[in-house]
Amino acid sequence: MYEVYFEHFNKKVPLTEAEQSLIKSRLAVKKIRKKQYLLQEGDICKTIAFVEKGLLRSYTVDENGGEHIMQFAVEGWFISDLYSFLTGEPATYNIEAVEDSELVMISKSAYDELLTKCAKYEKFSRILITGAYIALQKRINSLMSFTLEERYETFMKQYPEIAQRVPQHMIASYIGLTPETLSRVRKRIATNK
Amino acid sequence: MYEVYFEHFNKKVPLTEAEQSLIKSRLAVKKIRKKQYLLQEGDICKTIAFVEKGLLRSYTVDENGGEHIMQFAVEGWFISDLYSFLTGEPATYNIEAVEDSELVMISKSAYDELLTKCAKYEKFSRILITGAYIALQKRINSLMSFTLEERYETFMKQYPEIAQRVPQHMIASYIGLTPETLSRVRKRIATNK
DNA sequence: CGAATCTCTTGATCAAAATCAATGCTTTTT
DNA sequence: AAAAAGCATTGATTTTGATCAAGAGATTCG
Repeated sequence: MYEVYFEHFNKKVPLTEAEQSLIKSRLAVKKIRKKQYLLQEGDICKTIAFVEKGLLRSYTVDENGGEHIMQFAVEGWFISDLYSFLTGEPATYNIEAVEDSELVMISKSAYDELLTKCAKYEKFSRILITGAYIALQKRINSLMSFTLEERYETFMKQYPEIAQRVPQHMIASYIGLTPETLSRVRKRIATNK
Repeated sequence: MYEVYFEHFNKKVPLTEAEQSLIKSRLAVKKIRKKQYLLQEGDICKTIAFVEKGLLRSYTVDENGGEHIMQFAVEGWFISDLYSFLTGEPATYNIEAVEDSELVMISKSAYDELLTKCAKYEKFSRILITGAYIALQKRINSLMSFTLEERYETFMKQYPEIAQRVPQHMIASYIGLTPETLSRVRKRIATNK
């Protein structure tokens, strides 16, 4: 049930048995079915979810009803509305299961407790968030500097496994364009090869 | 010399005198004049810089020579090419002083040492990077979902002090549009009020 | 001080991407 | 198995923002 989680954890920060049980005792497991919501805009985000199995997305909805995907999370990734989680303010993101998924959940109180009680938990958290930060910088650069073709190809190269598991219009949303435009971009790429 | 740095540090994570001297002994001060580079694309990023005084920007240059600003850093912020810093790969960003600046610098070896020797340094690092991560998510959302007007107004509201210290074309670059377009956006905003 | 460089604005034109609309295919659901 | 919903593509049109070009202040630098 916690295999993927601790496998990742130990890869970044090796744990003793005792540390592992302490952490495990503060976690909870949750199963969620496709199209169900883990979080909806306006609610307070009470947990950080780590994906054991499955695939989720977080997204915002703009004033015209358009969806904009902020993040995909597959096995080994975490997903949350961190701002809401840390501040207790209402969430700006929706989080929805794209596939039936199994999650390892941590509440705010458990999170705070583990951060103070367990130095390795803090280290793991820092490492994860640092990697996520670097990935977001790359994404901003892609949004600002790349052509549509480059944005699409960078995504496909960087996340081939996600590309195979989500519909194309979600890829379009993630890289910031409409489904129609992505379809034409793909056609352009296909013909110029 | 380290006033701003430790003021921020203590605000997030209170330090004892001993901890403070340990950390201070691993830091270095650097002054840099306007228009000078702290880092150039292709070089290895050897340090994380914390801004004591002044203002810097990091940016990429695209294939047409266009500049895209990834980050501004003013007093109390850090700036670096974290990917290059952590991996030793060549930097993708340029970092340039927009004003004469005073920096508190930490090298990779000192960073690694402090992370292992000083739990509070790790905590401070985690808190800083978490805040930076949340800010980047907001920026991506702004790039994907907002109109140009909203992007500009969000920037002005969020960073009024930066807005007063950098030329407009840098704001344009940061929010992902051309100087000409920003000029017209400002005009639209002015006339509709 | 005077020349050069920056900075911002405005106008005209062009190119790119969004939007609107329709169709054929799959996949789900009942 | 039929109906419904979801998905990708294509075409026509419109809108948006980039580009090209010029000029008028500021500011900086020698």
